[in-house]
Amino acid sequence: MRTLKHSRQREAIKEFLMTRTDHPTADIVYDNLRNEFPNISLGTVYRNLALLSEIGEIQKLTTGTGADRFDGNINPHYHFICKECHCVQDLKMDTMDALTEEASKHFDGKLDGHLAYFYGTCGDCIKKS
Amino acid sequence: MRTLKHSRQREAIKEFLMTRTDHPTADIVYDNLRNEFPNISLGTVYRNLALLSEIGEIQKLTTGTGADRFDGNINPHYHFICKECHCVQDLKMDTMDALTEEASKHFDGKLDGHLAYFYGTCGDCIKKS
DNA sequence: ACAATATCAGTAATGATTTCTATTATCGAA
DNA sequence: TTCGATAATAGAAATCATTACTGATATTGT
Repeated sequence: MRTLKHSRQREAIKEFLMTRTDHPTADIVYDNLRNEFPNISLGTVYRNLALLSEIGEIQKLTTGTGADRFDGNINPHYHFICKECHCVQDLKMDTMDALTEEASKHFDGKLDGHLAYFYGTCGDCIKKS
Repeated sequence: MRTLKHSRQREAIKEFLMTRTDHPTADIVYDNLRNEFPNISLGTVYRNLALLSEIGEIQKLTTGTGADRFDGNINPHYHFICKECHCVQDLKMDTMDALTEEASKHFDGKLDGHLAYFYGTCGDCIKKS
């Protein structure tokens, strides 16, 4: 069987994500990890981000523009994507389970959950314009 | 100013999407269009799919696994993605505007709308297992 | 300490999408 | 109906994000 061995790189990747709320890309994680691990490889970052999101310790966000982003916060929540500056923000709502349940009524398979991406203009970009 | 000129290829791409409910990828559109346009270029397909979704005549779906998919149905609806066979199905719900409104209450920018992707196992895959 | 093997760094390869360039098609105006 | 401006094309090359490969290193149970 495949056992999971500890890795300092993987631990550091997860710790880094926990300190951020801006949903960084693999590239940004890589740049920051190089302080602690000057020789870390981008492949290692990608491999561990994929592993961590597979086992549910982080969340992968596919926004549709640019690279995937990663979120260290795995509490259920939605995301907002600004169409001007492309920033990504958390959006807490307590109706998520209800929506999955409602959707299940109209569906003949089995629903496990859902993701939602809200789009619009963020507060900062509104001020600037 | 940039004016839009008619193109038989673009028209055919849109017409093809209207005949399908399975949300094909650019590659699949390309393969099918070659019947009518033996020399059509994949670049042309991508360019027109991007243009059509920019002007709101089709919808682009970024599923997180594999290539983007495209939907000729622009009536508001959600999508379901099967985690077994990766098929994509429409999921009609009449609470979409209400969810955007609800989310707006907790957000300091301006929300235009949202996309949601439900995941789980489709009816066919349940039968097979 | 040793053996088994998961993980690594570094690099090459892949897949999806975009960009570039010279040619062709569209369309309003003459 | 032709002309000129330019949007759109085919085909190919380039880019971007991500994954796979390879030989070396780190981790863990015994």
